Amino acid sequence: MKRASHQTAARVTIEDVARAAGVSTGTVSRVLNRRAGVKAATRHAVLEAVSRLEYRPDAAARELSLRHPKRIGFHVAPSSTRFSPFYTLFAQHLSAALQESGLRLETVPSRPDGLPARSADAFVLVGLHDDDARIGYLHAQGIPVVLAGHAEGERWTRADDVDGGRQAALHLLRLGHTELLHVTGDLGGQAAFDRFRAFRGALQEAGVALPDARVLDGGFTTLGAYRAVRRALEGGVTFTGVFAASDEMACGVIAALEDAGLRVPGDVSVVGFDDLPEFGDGLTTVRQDVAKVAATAAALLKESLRGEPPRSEVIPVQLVVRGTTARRR
Amino acid sequence: MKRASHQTAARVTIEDVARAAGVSTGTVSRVLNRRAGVKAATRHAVLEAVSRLEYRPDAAARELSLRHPKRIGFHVAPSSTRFSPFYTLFAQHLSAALQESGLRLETVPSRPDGLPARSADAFVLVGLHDDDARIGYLHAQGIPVVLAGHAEGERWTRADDVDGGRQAALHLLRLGHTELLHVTGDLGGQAAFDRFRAFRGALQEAGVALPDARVLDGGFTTLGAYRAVRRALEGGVTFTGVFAASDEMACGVIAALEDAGLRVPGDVSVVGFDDLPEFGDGLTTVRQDVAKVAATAAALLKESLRGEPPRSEVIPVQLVVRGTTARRR
DNA sequence: CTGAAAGCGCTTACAG
DNA sequence: CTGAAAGCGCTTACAG
Repeated sequence: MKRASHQTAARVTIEDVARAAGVSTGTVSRVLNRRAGVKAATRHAVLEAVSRLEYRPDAAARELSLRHPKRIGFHVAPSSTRFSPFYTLFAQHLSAALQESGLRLETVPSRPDGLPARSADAFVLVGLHDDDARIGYLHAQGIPVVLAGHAEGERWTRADDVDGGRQAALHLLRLGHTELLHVTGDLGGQAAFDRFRAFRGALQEAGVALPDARVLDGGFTTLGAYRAVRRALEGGVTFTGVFAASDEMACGVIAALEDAGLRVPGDVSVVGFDDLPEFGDGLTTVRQDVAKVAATAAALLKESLRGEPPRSEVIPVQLVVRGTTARRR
Repeated sequence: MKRASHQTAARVTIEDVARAAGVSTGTVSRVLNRRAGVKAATRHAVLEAVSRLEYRPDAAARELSLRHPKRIGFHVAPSSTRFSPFYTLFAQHLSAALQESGLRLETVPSRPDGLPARSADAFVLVGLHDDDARIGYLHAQGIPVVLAGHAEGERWTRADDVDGGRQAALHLLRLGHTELLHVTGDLGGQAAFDRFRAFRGALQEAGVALPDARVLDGGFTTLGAYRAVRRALEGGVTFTGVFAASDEMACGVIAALEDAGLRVPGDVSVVGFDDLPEFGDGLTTVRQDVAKVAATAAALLKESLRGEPPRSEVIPVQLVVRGTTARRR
């Protein structure tokens, strides 16, 4: 039975936990901060009390006693569109998750050479590409790094772009589409590339070709996708199904189709990626759990600050079928 | 002479200020929080010490002693595009400014009826339109409100959209353009409407007409602007100068012009609004000082929390002439 | 009008 | 391995 947690309800403090577990507050603190040298039995007692009382440390108190707040740098590759809805959303979730632990997220701009212009106690890197120079640069300074992407031996998390691309392909194939078009983001970036590769791979397995003329660069923008599709249409390219590597691009694709007199999903089926409600609410798309990716990144960040060994985690995606895909006529 | 302020430099505390001013820390706190009942002379001594030592209160300590952090709700009208770069940037600046004072900015979603879905200790409302229902709704609950926009008798701040629209017009007129096109955002919103009205007003004063056919709704999106202009061009509308109510739309305008074989600024001059570096870096535009608007909003928010009387402030804008405008040939 | 002191909720040497 | 206590930088009754 849960008490209604009013804004004004007396909050559970570390002292409550200590009392409940029959130990001192210092010990509770040690357990919570994973310091070595606590007997397993006491640790368990503490952890049990923590979860029973639903204790959540006060960020301000923590920050104050730590002397200075840890600052987490948020850096997006200059080749990526800094204001993409996905990054914005990701940063919002991440900031909220970090705030709970007394960590501050700071957006750091790029230097002319593309590296972060300021320092921080740890970094989250987004808009990752292979051989991303930022990783080595930060490592050289001994600054912990967490990637929204992936790289061997690093700390990273990402949505399952590979499975997402595959699911989009399978869905379209199941509906009988074989003349497929793919609108990509920046293929130099991991997200776009992984989606593309998995999409094409799944088609190949099914014996369906994806000629170069049907792979269009939409640059992860609505207008980019619109122009690319419109040009393709004018150039005589034909297709009955489209996979766009983001919902914004799916929007552009649909607009281009409509402007050309084609109907969605009557004439052409369209699948997006991300599942951002503000982009076409009837869109069939691959949902990625931004909040979960952000929460995982926050956890990795905290581990990195404690010097724990690197690990990585792939967050599952899910195909959400709505109104922009239909069986081929 | 300023000391290099290392991350590790001993920070100036309220105690240092108290000592320097020859008073107790309690008194310094009273002055800083504008509590009544401090002798003018002592107040001045404290303020002098504060600025001489460049004292900046520690947000965490403040939050801790205040018992619970104040939460500021950030709400954008559902009719506005939540992920517009401008809002994102504004929220970033605002969040940073508030954090310094131990205030937390929380993005709050909309209910189906468009009102904020959660409560907070105070609200910042963006995407304002006339007779905005959110204002009365929050007032009725006694929640302080600050507007990024304007309304009689309220606390508000905004960039000088009116002067911005005028400047865009004057610039184009000075270059000899008289066949002008305006691409608007959502005219139901104040920002778009004020810019439009001022632009048209300035033209009228100069005896230059702006027929309805040359006022296009771009919906504050790149693609919206692109399609609107392209359609106008196909419909035979002619013009040599364009004012787009945002840089994103200016981008779309330029793309549409180029796709139609027109050159910028050779054939057509284009002026944007905002001055976001990521949108066309050679763009002639009206710069608004987002950081300043955000800082002002933060100040108003703090005043509202202290129950001070409402006031409002217009932040000046500035025309930045770059490569997308030229003299009419 | 202002000072001395308690308290906010944590962390971490310091003992033991 | 763990407790008692000091300290982080503020605010605010409580006295005077």
